[in-house]
Amino acid sequence: MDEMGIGEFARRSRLSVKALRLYDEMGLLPPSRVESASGYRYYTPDQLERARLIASLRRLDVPLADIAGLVELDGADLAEWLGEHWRVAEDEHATRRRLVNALVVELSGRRDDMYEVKVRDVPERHVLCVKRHVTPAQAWDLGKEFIARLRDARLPRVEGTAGDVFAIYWGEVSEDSDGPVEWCRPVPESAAEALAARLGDLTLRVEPAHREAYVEMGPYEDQRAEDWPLAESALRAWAKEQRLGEGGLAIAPEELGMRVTYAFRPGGPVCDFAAAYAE
Amino acid sequence: MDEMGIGEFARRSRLSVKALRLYDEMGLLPPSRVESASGYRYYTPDQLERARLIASLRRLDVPLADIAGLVELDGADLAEWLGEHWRVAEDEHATRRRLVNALVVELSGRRDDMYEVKVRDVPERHVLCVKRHVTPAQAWDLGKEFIARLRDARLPRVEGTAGDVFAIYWGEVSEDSDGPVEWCRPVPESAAEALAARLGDLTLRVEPAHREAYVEMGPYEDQRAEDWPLAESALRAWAKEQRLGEGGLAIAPEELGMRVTYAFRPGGPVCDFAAAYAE
DNA sequence: CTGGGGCCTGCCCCAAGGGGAGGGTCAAGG
DNA sequence: CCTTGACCCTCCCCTTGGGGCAGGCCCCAG
Repeated sequence: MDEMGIGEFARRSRLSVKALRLYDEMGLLPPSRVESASGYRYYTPDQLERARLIASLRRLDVPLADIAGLVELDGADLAEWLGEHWRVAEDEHATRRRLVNALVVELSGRRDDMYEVKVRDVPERHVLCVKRHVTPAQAWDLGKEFIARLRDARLPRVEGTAGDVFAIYWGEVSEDSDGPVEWCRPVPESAAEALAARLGDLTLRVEPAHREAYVEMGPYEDQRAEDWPLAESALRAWAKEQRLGEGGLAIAPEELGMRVTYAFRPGGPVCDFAAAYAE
Repeated sequence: MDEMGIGEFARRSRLSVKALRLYDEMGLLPPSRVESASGYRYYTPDQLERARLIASLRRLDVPLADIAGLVELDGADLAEWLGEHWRVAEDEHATRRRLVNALVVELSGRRDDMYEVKVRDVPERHVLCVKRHVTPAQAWDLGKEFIARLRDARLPRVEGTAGDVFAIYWGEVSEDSDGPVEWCRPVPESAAEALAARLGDLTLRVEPAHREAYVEMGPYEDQRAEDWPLAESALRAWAKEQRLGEGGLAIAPEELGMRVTYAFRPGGPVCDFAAAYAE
C-alpha cells in the first residue's frame, strides 16, 4: 500500500499541512487512514486528485463551504458552476476597473470624460409618489412595476423632461440598508385635485423647484447599481469644480435625494442620474 | 458649525458606523470632535472627501494599512499608486482566468488545446549542476546567472535537445517554501573526467535515462510562475489519459522533479515544462 | 539507544469589520 | 417636566482560512 504522511501529501497536492488538517477536521478531505494511537494522518495517492481540485478552487477564492458541495459534483456540472462563478468574477472585476478609472481620472485632476455633467432647471411640480423600503433585488422588480403603473396612459402628462417618471433614493440600497426609495410621476397641477380622490397607495405632494446636475446613464435595461456611485462621484467632482459649496452640501442627497430619471424617449427608455441642489 | 453625528456621516460617506469607529480607533479618520462626557463622535462635512476616498479604496480591497499611507499622498502620486496596484490586480485576474479555463477544459473532458503534450526520450547524461534553496524572487535572478554560467562556451556541448540547459524544481518555490532548485548543464561523457578537477561550486552527476512528457511554454522572458501549475496539470491530465499509473505516481515530481528546459534555439531562448517518468 | 525530523493537539493571532448586549444621550412631543 | 424613541457608546464574541508557536509524541536510520 502506497501511503504517505501528511507532509509529502501536502507537497504533492500543493496544499499546506495546516490546510490539510483543517480540511480533515471539517470532513472535506479526510485521510484514508488515521492511526488511532498516534493520531498520524496517512493519505493515498488516489486522494491527490480531490486535493488538487480543492487547491485549484481555493486559488480561485471559492469558499470552503462551497467547495464541500462542489467536489461531489461530476465534471460537467462543476465546469458549469465554474463558468457561472467566473462570469460573476469577471463582472466584479469590470466594476472595480471602472472605479479605478474614475478614481484615477478624478485624482489626477483630468476631466472625467466618462460622464458629462449637464444641468437642468426643474419647476415646481405636483408629483404622484409611492415610497418603499426595498432590498436591491426588490428595487429592480418593484421599480419596473411602479414605473409601469405610474406611466399609466390615463394620467395626464406634464410636458417635456419635467414630465418623466423618476425615482428618488433617499438612502442607500444595499444588502443591509434598504432604502427608502420613492417612485414619482409628475402630474399637471390642474389634474392634481381630481386625482386626490382615487389615490390608493399613492400619495400626492409638491416638489419644490430646483436645479439638477445630471449625467446620462444610457438604456434602462443596462443599469447596474455599481455604476451609480461612479456617477455620483462624477457629480460631486463637478460640484467641487463649480464651487457649489466646499463642504459638499450644495449637492444634497440628504435633502433632495439622489434621483434616477426614467425618460421614455423615442428609441427606448434611458436613465439620467441626477443630484438636486438648491442653488 | 455644520456638525453631524456618526450615523449621518456614515450614510453620506457610504461607510458603516462600525467601520467609522474602527477608523477612529486606528487614527485613520478621527472625528473632528469627540464629546468627552458622552463619547459621541461628531464629524464635519469637509471630512467627507477623505472618508469617500477611503471607502473607494476599500472597495478595491486595498488594506487599511496601505490606505493609512495613501490618504496622505497628493492626487497625482495616489493616481500613480493606483495605476500600479491595478496593473497587479489585472495580472492576478488574468492568471485566475487561465486557471478557470484550464479547469473547465479538464473537467468537461475536452482535450486541453492550450498545451500540447509531447514526449521525448532522454539518454543517460553526465550533468554539471548547481543546487540552491531560493525564494521566487531569487529564482529568477539566480537562474539567469547560472544559466549564463552553464552555457559558457568553453564547455563542450552535448548534441541536440539533450544538450540544453535545464532546471529541476525539487520542491515548490513560493513565498514560504524555498525550493530547492537545481540548474543543470549536460556535458559529454568524454569531457566529464577532465571537468571534475575544476568544479568550483558545481557538482557533476549522472542522470539516468528517462522519458519526459513536456509542453512548450514559449519565450524565456515571458515565463510566469503562475502558469507552471497549469502546465503541470496539463501533463497530469495527459498522464491520466495515457494510463500512466492511476495513482498519479508515474509522473514523478517527487522522484525526478519538475523540469524546465531552456533551449537556446535559433529565434531566441524558449522553455519547455517537463515531467520525467520512468516508463 | 539516540538523534533529528515528522507529526500531534491546543492555543493565540491576522484583517476588517458584523452582530448583539447592556446601558447612556439627545431632542422632540405631550 | 417627563417620556419616548432614535441614536450613540463600549465591550465582547464571531466570521474565513489558515499561520505560528509551544510542548510533547512518534518513527526511522545509524
